[in-house]
Amino acid sequence: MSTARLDDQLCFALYAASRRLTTAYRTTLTELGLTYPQYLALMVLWESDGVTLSELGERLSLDSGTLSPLVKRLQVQGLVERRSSTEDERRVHVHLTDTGRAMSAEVGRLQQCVVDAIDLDADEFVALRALARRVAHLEPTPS
Amino acid sequence: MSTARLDDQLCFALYAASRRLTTAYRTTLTELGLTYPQYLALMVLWESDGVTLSELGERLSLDSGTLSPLVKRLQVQGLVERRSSTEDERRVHVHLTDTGRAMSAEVGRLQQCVVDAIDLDADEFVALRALARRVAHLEPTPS
DNA sequence: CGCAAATGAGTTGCGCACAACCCAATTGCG
DNA sequence: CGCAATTGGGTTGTGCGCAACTCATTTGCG
Repeated sequence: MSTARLDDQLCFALYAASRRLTTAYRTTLTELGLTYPQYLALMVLWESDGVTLSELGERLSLDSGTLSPLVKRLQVQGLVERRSSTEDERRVHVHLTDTGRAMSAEVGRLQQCVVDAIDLDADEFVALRALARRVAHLEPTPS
Repeated sequence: MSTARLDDQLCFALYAASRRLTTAYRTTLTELGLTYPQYLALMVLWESDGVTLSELGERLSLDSGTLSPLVKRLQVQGLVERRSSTEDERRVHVHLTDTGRAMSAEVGRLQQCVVDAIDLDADEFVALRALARRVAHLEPTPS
């Protein structure tokens, strides 16, 4: 019997591709003082300013153990504020500051990083994104 | 102007898909006492026992800062041995122990995790893997 | 040969991911 | 109302990823 080979694995292809694209962003993001997950969090806020931490986590598939310190670092950078909800003291709403909102103007440069980096035509790009989304949104396997 | 939306981003789709598949493996890997990157390293060794650390890193696109401690943990688990090369004292060859070699028999269960988890037909699986590999193997952008 | 440059591996530090906790605020059932 | 269960957020600990560094070995050029 032949052992399964690394390069046959879908999981490794996705893992390597994800890291490769993150690397493509890194230079520009570092200039902005951001990490890649911080950038993703800001994208959610540019769309939906004032979401709660748990809503942010739902959007990014990240739990409080990851997001709590991440948002705190964005706060230290002066990009967001935390405001605890008045109707439910447990909830924390994350609001962009003017600085954080202004940073969305730099996004064009970031998109260009990927366009420059990848060698896919428009159809392939769309197909890859659609298939990856399918995998990303799978329900947890009912064990 | 419309800000770029998170769900339009290829990078986020790949990032989320990769984490989703890793999660699919997690339960079974945890039973085996392995992490996902440790499992990938073992796959390389099942194919190419005795590779050096840098060859292993080339295969997985990981540097010594990640691999050195990872392989040390595999060694502590008794799955691999390190032997420094006789013709070049700098090189460290990583060899499977019998225990480490035997673990490849469990792989079938792991592959089944993905098959169970994902909802892609054979054509989609192959297409996604091929496109992801294309992205993974991109040359560094010449800045 | 002698020595500077390159190479392979390791360490340190930081920021994710994620499991396993904790605690306070809220909900809802009796 | 009273209290147990739930919920939202936070902390701690482990293991990546990766940059930046160190160090010993080896290479190669004069």
